[in-house]
Amino acid sequence: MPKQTFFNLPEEKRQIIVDVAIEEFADYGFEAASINRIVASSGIAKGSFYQYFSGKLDLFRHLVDILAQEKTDYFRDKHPPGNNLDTFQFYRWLVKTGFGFNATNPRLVQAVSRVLLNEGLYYSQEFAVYREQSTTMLTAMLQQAIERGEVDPSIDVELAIMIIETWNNAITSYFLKEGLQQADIMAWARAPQTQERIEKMLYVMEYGLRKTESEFKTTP
Amino acid sequence: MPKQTFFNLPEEKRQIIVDVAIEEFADYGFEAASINRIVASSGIAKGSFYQYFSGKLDLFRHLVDILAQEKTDYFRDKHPPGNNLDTFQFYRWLVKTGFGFNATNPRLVQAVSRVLLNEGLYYSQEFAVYREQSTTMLTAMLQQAIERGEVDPSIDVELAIMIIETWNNAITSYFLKEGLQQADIMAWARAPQTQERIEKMLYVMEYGLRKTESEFKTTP
Amino acid sequence: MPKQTFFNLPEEKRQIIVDVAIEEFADYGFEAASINRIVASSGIAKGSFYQYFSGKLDLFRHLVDILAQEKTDYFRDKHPPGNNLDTFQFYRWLVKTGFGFNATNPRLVQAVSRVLLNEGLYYSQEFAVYREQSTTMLTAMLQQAIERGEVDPSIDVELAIMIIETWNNAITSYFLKEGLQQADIMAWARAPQTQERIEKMLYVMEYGLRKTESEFKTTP
Amino acid sequence: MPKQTFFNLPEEKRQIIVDVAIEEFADYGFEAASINRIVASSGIAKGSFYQYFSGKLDLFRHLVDILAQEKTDYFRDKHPPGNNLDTFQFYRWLVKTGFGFNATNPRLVQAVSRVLLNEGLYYSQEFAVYREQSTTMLTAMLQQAIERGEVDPSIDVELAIMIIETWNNAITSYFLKEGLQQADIMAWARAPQTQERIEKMLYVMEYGLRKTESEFKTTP
DNA sequence: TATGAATGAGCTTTCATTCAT
DNA sequence: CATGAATGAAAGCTCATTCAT
Repeated sequence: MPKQTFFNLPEEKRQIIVDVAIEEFADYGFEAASINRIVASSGIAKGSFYQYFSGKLDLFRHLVDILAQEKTDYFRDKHPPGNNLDTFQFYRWLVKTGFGFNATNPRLVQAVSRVLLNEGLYYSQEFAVYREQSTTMLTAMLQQAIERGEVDPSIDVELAIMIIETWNNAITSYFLKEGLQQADIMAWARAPQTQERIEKMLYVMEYGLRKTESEFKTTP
Repeated sequence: MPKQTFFNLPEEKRQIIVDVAIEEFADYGFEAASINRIVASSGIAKGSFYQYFSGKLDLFRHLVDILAQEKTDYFRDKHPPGNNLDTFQFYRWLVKTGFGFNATNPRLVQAVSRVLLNEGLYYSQEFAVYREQSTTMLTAMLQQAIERGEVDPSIDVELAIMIIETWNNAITSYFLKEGLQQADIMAWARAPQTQERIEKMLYVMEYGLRKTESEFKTTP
Repeated sequence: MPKQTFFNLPEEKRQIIVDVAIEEFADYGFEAASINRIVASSGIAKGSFYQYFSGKLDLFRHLVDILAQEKTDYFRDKHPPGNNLDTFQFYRWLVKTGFGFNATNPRLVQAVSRVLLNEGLYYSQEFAVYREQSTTMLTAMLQQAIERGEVDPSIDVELAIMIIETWNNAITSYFLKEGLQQADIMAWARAPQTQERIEKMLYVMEYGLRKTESEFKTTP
Repeated sequence: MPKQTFFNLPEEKRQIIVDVAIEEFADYGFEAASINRIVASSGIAKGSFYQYFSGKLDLFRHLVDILAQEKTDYFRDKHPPGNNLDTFQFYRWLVKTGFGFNATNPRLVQAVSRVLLNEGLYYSQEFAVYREQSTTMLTAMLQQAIERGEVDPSIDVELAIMIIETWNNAITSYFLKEGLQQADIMAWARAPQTQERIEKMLYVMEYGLRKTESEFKTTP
């Protein structure tokens, strides 16, 4: 976590540092990101950086926190279209809304995803807490689906969650890879064809998971 | 490609260098891998390294070539269980055999996967050739499945391949994450529970793809 | 241009670095000059060097700038002996005064001359600006001489300038070769015999150029 | 001097090594020339090189010897146009013939000149012998001119020789700088305009030296 | 609290030369 | 005599971090 000195900074200055850091991590990943470049681009003193953050990891953690916060804020205003959604409808809404969020701040998403998913930090002890959040939510969702009778109760929950996570990451990766070549990421994200592709990917997952017959049960 | 000098080396020495390199790339990825550490661990002079390889990328490419070669050798002895397999049965056999291969040299798989999949080199021009191989094979497989009537002809082929590739990578990732923590990785890979999980993941994909109704067709 | 950090250094430290660099370039030329040796002799850290300069070329450019500045300062106090000098008299004064300047900082002159004249950088894009200065001045001087009737108007101006530049460089080279072997270089430079030799060299050039008959005109 | 092993080599192999070395020194000068590149381009073993030559300097010396030999051979067939040439006519013939020689093997001339003239080795102890040759010849020529009454006997011989050498080097440099940009060096060297420029330069020197009045005499 | 100079280990790569075979 | 692998010093340059002011 950044030191108190960082939060005492004027909003504007703080924003510059964060923006520059986002660009750096998005462009270079964690290992290759350079504090030297960041302080140079931010226009802050080298020493100041170490008065704000304990190091590179601390700065990156801050970006993760920002992403989590922004995502929470974004979702606070959104509501599922109706009360009678089954779990898969709800999940579909969840992913598509998340996709919409990605389009609002693609560079931040890219920076964090690149490091967490691609450099393996996602599974490190360091960020286990973020993963747990996601796992907890998904587990709850799946439990509810089982209670509602939408999913066979004998399902291998742990595996199902892994599958869902895989899909989430795949969709995010898809978004980042394709989207970055677009001049207008936002327009691309909202385009009907993009939406359609996302839907198709979700359907494949849904029908796979719905098929909850003998093969997809826990070993007796 | 390594220089001739490298291939002139005694088998044993060559093996040491390759083994050390595998560990290095597996532990650090491409960017953070250090030639200094590699030569120190290999017990060769720094200058010697550059008589064997033109640089870090050259060394890594060699690992990729080794992996490709070993995979080819491994598959040469394996045969699908029967002649009448449908596409999904064949694909399931393919993935499971590949999974078996991964267990024979997990660190090599990890080294290459980490760099190609996670550092994005997989999509770079440099390794486009490897990706094309895979894509070509999958496309042919899918075309055949369509001709056989196993898959709806109106399917969005490009998307389907992306989904299959996602699954391949997901299964490889699963293997690396879980498998590497096992003391006896071969035993773990052959264990019924492990096999069952792989099968389940494949069934999810299969039933997802089989569902080739209106939602999963190309836009008219 | 050196970075601001360099100019923020205490005068004394800056002087040490410059002096060491002069010795290095004078002794080894540009290519063979070693940053390692420079930082070792200067007593600064390697990293510090790159906080002062962007690289070897940047450091060398700084020496060129210093030379230009010192030369300007030196000439500011000197004045041609009289108002009615003809062009050749003026040029003679110019060269002799320049010669006097060389004696004030012979190693700096040597360092810069060696690199610019001998390693061909003088004709590189990098230092084209310095050469243009000189060329412009000489051209103006020659035009004036033609207007005054001191030089045949049909002269091949471009060639004449090349000849004058050759003489300038030759005299500088002479100075460096002979002068640097003298214990008291200033005394040597001021000695009547030295002055006389310079004068003779200039006369040879002058009478050669004055002879502006048929052979030395532009081709009709 | 190269070792005997070198001269035992088949003519063809020897020629390849020499040709490659010429290109290397012409392109990079002495310091930056790379034995590594030379042996690679020559197709000889690294160790073999050190059985032929004691080192880089030895190889370069061999090029100088070849140049001297080829120049001698070239001049053996040429004869001054008439017996009654005065010294300046003879010198003009000398320079123009030398210029003609340069055009026959420009890369060799460039390689040697670059190192000797530009990297200062010309004035080093190492190559003093070559310089003495030239000096001896010029001194004899000048003595003869004095005896013939073409040059004032009170002339400062040492200075005159320096001037002549300066011109020689200047003309060679001119040849190398301009000529290298020409697609066809030989054609350029033989072009009337080139010849004319050379003549003009020589006239400037000649008329300068002829002017043997009071100013150009040794100090009394 | 802000600053930015200082640091030395580290990076990848090239070098001329040696020497065992 | 030929070979080419081995070598370690040296090259230019970047790094994250410290610390005195």
